[in-house]
Amino acid sequence: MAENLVIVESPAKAKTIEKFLGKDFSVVSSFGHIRDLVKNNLGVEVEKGFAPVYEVPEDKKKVVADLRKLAGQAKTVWIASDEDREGEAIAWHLIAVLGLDPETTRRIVFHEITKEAITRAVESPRQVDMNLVNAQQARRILDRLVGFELSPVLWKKVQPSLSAGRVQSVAVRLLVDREREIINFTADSAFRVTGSFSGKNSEGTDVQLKAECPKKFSTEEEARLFLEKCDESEFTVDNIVVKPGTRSPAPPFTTSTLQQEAYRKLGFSVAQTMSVAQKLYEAGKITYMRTDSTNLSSLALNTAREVITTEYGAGYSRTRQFKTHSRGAQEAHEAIRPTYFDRKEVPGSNNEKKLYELIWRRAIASQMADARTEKTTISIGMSASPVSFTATGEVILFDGFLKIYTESYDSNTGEDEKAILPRVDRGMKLTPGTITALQRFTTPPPRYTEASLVKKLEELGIGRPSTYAPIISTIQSRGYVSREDRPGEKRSMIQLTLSKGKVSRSEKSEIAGKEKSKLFPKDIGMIVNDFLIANFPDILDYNFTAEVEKEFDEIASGETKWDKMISSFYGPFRKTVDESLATRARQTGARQLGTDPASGQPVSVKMSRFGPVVQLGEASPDNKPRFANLRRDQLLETITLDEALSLFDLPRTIGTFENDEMTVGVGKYGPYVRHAGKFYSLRKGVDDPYTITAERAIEVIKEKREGEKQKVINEFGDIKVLNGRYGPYISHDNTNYRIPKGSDPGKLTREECQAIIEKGGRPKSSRGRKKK
DNA sequence: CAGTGAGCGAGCTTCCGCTTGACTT
Repeated sequence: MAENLVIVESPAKAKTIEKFLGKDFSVVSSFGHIRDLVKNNLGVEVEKGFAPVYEVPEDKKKVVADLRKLAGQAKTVWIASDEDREGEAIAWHLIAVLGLDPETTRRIVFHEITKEAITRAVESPRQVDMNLVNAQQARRILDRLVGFELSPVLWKKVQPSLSAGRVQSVAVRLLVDREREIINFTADSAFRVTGSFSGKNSEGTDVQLKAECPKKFSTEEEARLFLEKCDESEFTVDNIVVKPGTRSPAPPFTTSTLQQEAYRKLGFSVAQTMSVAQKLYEAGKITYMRTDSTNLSSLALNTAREVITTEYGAGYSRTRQFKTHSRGAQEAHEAIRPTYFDRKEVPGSNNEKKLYELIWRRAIASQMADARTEKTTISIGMSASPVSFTATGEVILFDGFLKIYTESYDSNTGEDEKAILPRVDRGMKLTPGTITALQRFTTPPPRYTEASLVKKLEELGIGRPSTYAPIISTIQSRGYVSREDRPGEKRSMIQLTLSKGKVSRSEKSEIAGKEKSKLFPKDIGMIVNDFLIANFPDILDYNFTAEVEKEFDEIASGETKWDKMISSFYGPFRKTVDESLATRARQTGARQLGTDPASGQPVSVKMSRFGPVVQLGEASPDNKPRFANLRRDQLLETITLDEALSLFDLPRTIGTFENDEMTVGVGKYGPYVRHAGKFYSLRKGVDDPYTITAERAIEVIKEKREGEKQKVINEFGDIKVLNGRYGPYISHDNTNYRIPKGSDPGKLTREECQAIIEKGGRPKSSRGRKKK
């Protein structure tokens, strides 16, 4: 039995550290927090000075029992949880729950996982810092009070099972505010003039170049006048400016930047990035993936330098330490980097390989030299107008870090390809080729993606690396927002072309408003958001977290007592809660749209128990109103009378097939064709229930029948061997059974299936068991 | 699997941050 027991937060970390410490030390993990506020009620005794009521959650009981046993056998217990608020609290909870002696239990911290850092930490143990622990308790209690007092208000005033909290409610607000900016946006247009020019330079070479006019023309008339001026004009190279520039690499990844780049470069969702990164971490290939620090250990800096020098030469190496500047950063870990820089690739799944390579490139690039560029701007003057054209080009003189990494950006306004410009001389005459003026529309601010929302939250200091992915998932599972695509709409643009002394007019078209995998606020999210802002503006303020963080810092430094801080928050807060409960009406987002011209009945929209609906007619003892669901892409706030009325056009009958009627409608699972009592889903983005023809509907039915045939591998009466999403399985009596490894599903006999059902094939799931 | 849309009332829902699996039809 080892004399020393070291407790860390993560099992993967425990494994690494054990190697450094030798056999007198046994290193185990607490798997994060081991104790929390009770689950089923407030868990804070408000009357007793906000005393927290803690318990060990069910799924941590075994961890605690194991730790208690090990601690009892050890001579000295060392607690090496992270050096931040949460880590300090974990240490304190461990001492309390394991019944350790606070005097003799040694609290240690290390900033990097190296033998030196760990040895140094062991040489300078301290005791638990109660101020820091109290800052964590204040954070925990405040979040519980806000969440568990606000949510019930929503259950009464909006809908059951909704939730509100310091973090999630502000995340939803960001999306709702942005959506309203988009709703209120009106596109403006202006004409952008570009032209191609040719000439002969002093070396006698023919050169061609494209240039753009920095001045935009707001009307077609102005653009036309300008093109006419161009026609009368002579063009001369007025000026050539060559400017040297540098570009520097981005810092190595934090959780937030990793999520952003993995989304942009690899198309990973935030959750997917974290789960792939977790695998790499557990396999020892990368450092910890939940971090807000851009710091690299001195060991990392040294090995990166070696790798860069051998691979690319000393000129490409430049050792840098990046300062973390995100708000509220706690920096308990290093930046995310490869454990061993000399491994450019790792074995594993495709996604693991891709994410690893991205991490490797980013970390290595961060230790590489700046790129040196040369930017050239040529201005072309006109004899008939004071306006000029400019051509810009950029050449990379030394690639530096660009050799292996270029950061991506969210905006799709992306700068134009910067080409290399041909050699021209000042005063050189240019002959215009074609000059065009194209109408360009301004675009509304972009909707958030999962990754850009994380970026924004981090900027505001809201949420932590361990919670970004869960936040995104919570606001979606509550129905506040949803990740969707939009096909966009065709829009035409006017183009004027000056060619051979004549201006001609044509129309071009572009797709505007196309969206792919963006976060859209839903009606319920907007209703909840508006209600919360009206009643709890302080908590919904974008700066609320930053302000309470300041107070938590004061608690951590001993300037403020935690219960005083909580008490001064809770008093006014609780009063507002009670007032809203007493005075506020139920929120349904109801809007009157007008009257139906056909029936003269009033048309309105509102949030019903089952989602947003349009209602035709008032409810009265002798009139039952008609209802129709809004479509996914419609909002209570913006739907028009015509759009609402057309929702009553479904379901509609479109013809007959095999002597049965076909009707189309939109159901719980989207648009469908119903035929002979069976439902066939319409293809997303292909078929529209309002316009689909009988011919196409018959195709849909036949396609589905074909698919069903492939689904059935074998059938023995009530026992079926089927192909499912997770591979072949056996279905019997509404229950599914796993097929043991090594058997060929196509060759299973009835007897073999029977045997699997009876013994080995433990039921994997049954349809009736779906949770409510 | 492709409905429902009123109202009653019991009993339930809910927060944020720290960590991994279990399990998927």
